Amino acid sequence: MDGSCEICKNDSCLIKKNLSNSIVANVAQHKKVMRVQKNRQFIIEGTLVQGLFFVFDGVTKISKTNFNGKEQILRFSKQGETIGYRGFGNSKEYQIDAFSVTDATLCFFSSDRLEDLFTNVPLMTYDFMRFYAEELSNSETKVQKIAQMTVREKVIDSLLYIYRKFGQTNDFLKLNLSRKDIAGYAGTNEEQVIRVLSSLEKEGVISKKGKKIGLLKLQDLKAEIEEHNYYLSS
DNA sequence: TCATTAACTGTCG
DNA sequence: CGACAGTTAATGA
Repeated sequence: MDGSCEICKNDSCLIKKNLSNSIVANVAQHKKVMRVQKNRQFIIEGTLVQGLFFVFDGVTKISKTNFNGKEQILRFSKQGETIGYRGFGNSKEYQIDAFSVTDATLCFFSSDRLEDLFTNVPLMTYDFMRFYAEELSNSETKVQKIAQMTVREKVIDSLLYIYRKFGQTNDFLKLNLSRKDIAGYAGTNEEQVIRVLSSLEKEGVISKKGKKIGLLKLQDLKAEIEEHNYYLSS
């Protein structure tokens, strides 16, 4: 409940990982912990960067609105992950919108305190650098996927992404997204997602129950986009 | 239970 | 394939 770094179990959190360093521990004392209800926006693109958010628990989505007013979801973030990092440093404004997808607890670190860490704690700074590099690579891959895959492939790719990141229990994906959010991530619209999901269900490779989706034949789903993955990674 | 939202279907450009 | 209209199912006040 209190959300302090000491009791936090997210070992992948870049702050938590470096908590043994006294400078980090001191800054962690001054973080702000906030609870947000589901579907609340907590970062608005274009507003002044005041710091970074870390997800303590819950799921959030990071998106950009393009010129048509259409929402492109860049990624979903879960516990331990950092949000708002691209606005950190050279650019003064956030480059993305961020919303909670479920009820969530967020840890907020102000920019000036983080600056202090980056200049004084090389190990943590190195962790951040690796994180940035990874994210850059992911976003480049995503741009290619959206440009080159068919709608059906993009929906399958999105389902596999949710599966990889959030897992599945009792034959249903742990994270339940609206069709609209799946569309936003896949880079298509809600109706197309519904159509692809219906076909996949008919083919017996997935199951549906309300908004819950279960992946039944993982190999078949993977096989269908494998060709494209191969191309993208070459 | 009723009203609102989300899921789904058909059609057209 | 995306946009729009219309219908049905689910949700929640």
